[in-house]
Amino acid sequence: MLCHPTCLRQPPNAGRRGAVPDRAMWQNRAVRQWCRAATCERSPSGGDPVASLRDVAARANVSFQTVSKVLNGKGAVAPATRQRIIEAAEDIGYIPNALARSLQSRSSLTLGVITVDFSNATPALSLVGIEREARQHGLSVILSSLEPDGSDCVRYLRVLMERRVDGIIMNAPAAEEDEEVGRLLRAGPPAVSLHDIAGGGVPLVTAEPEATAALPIRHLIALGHRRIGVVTGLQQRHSAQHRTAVYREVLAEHGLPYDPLLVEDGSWEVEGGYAATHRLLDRASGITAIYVQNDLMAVGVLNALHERGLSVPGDCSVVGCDDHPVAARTIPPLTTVRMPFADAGAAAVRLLLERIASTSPKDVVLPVSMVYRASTASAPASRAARN
Amino acid sequence: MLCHPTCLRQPPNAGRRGAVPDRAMWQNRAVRQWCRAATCERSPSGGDPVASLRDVAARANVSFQTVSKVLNGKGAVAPATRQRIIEAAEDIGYIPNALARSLQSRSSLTLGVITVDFSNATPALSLVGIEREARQHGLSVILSSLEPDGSDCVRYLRVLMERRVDGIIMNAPAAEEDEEVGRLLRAGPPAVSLHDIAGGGVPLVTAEPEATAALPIRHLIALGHRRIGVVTGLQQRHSAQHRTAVYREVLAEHGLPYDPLLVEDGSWEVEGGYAATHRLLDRASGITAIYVQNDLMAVGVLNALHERGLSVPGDCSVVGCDDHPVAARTIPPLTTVRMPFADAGAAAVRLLLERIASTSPKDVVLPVSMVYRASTASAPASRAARN
DNA sequence: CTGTTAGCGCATTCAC
DNA sequence: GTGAATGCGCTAACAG
Repeated sequence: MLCHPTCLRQPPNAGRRGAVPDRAMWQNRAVRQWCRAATCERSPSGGDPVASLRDVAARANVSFQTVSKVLNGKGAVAPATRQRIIEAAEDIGYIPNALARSLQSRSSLTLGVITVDFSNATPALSLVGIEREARQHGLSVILSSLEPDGSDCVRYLRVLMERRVDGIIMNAPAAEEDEEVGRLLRAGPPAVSLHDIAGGGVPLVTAEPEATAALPIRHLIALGHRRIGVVTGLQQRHSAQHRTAVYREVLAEHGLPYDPLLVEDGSWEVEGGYAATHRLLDRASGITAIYVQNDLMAVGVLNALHERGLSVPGDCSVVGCDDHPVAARTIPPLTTVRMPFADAGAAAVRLLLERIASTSPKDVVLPVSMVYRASTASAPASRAARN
Repeated sequence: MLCHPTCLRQPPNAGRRGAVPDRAMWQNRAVRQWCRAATCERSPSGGDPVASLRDVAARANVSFQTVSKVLNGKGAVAPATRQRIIEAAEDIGYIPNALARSLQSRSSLTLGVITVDFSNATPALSLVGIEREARQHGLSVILSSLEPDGSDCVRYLRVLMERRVDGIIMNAPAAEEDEEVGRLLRAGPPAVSLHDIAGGGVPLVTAEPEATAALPIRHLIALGHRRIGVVTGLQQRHSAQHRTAVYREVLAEHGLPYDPLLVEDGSWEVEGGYAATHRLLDRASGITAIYVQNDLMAVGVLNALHERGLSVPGDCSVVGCDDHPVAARTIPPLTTVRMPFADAGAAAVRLLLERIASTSPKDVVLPVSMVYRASTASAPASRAARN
């Protein structure tokens, strides 16, 4: 029931192909021949004339509607005719035109994704999850990636609407405050998002926001750390803001003071983490642990610490976030929070399918978990690390 | 002239929108209202009835053909009529149907990409480059990513053909030996590839294959290293094979022997690099440098070396490949070869556009360059590292 | 069982 | 200047 409406007549996960035996038969050969429609004399101007239903019909001496029936396994057709048609389709190298089909069926079997630049592993993982899940439901993915400033999101939304996508998945933190985007997503085709949408009204897939920050902070506090530095992601982003807020709350829960001097923006990037760490240690003393809001920045943090001759975790513990593939082999291997990026992508597709099925589904919250490795240890006896 | 045929009437980089003033005028408002076609009484069964040219026409008291003209800035239309039509389009929230347009124009302004799983940064970078360049040419990207085994590439090709993409970009090393894929790409819609295609006949975009391996090896030899270990990518891949072959050649050029014991498969992954290094050092002695065929594996290599108490570059130098974002902040920062992934993606799109313009264009070869950082140094005086 | 009639939404050609 | 006719390739409903 998670399947796209127009898929419903077919077995799940079969997409559009393979479901109908006849179709499976002819398409294997057909696919090898793109425009070998030699029997197709009508060649409108320049472009490759690709075989159409009519061409198949002509070759099989039937009307093209009958061909349509056979190739879609719909109405009843005489076995002999059916056979002729299938052979004709194979011979001619017929490949159905999804555009025309969509025009008629009012469903493009296509899903639009608007994503933050995915050079970084984490959005890429979500995208991989989306694409895989979509594919398994027989949906194609149209990809639009945003420039860092997140402007022209509205333009891409429009393109997706023009292409009549059946649904939209947003993975664009840069657009989370854009009211116009919010309006469009509420008024346009069904949508779900991996990040907040201004004005709400769009189903969300998130990873336990509280735990994501609370787990690592509690871990550090349990190890005896009292002055915990924070290297944040872009501070405009809700997720970064929220994680920092949770950091404050957990500190408060344990009766620890909040010191704004301990918080620095690392902008999600390796170099940002590196620079933020130096700034942090230059101006604040007594830091024995650093909470880094993603693993990429943590790589920079480890490097900066190393440059300063501080050992990890001896002098300073480090906790990351994401469980990026490199986290397992940094020096030392990074204690971090495992985030379910690929799962979130897949969940988003399923949620979108529910949304398309006209219900107004509930948000999905995915669990996160700690991965304990070697970058964290008890706070050093002397409470002030040398820095 | 690098622009897609159907773009030619419009200024480059304008895509389909913004080129025609009139169009720019009405689409701003129109985009805010998806199915607000309240004036549209015909509601065929269930789906959202979206406003069409006819609806706009009805509201403006003209024929829909005239609306088409105005909205595309084609034929001459009376200013008053034009104005009425534009307002009607705005009011009604008209959004053109790209499917119908493509059906008619025989060009979907769409480009299919078949890519290896892009969880890793390098294929993701190429994809980002492709998407950005495509977008700037007004083309949408349909994304299909392959499972690691690279099977069912043929299936995805077929889907792209059904969707009548204007061209295909392959970034699928896993399919480089697949004859069927080669045949399809030669017979089907215009295609270019970032990796070899079985049987050739498809324009290629590559990064100087010789230099990619020769540069780092020469660097190490110049530093006095004579026993240079190699951690390769998946050895089935042409690129891995070729880099290893070049390694041999450069060795030979310098009169150094080739020792197969010095070569280990790291399968492109962090953990692979880690494991390969341990295997290498367990069985071969005297290694003072390791050539790693990508930076991700190099992270694992550095970790393994560190585990064994070997200092980098004191005991053992390490050279990577790619200039992955983390390479600048590994411990120590990694000397590596900078690969132009994003550029390659962009170049592939431009090459594809040439290819579509019916010429049979030449392959593109992009330059690579060394990035010298701290992981390489002169070979230690005692020729055998302790391991 | 098969072919006919009717669109889907749009662009193009040609009358008026 | 404008609209009527035609067709893109396909699916759906009904007629024969």
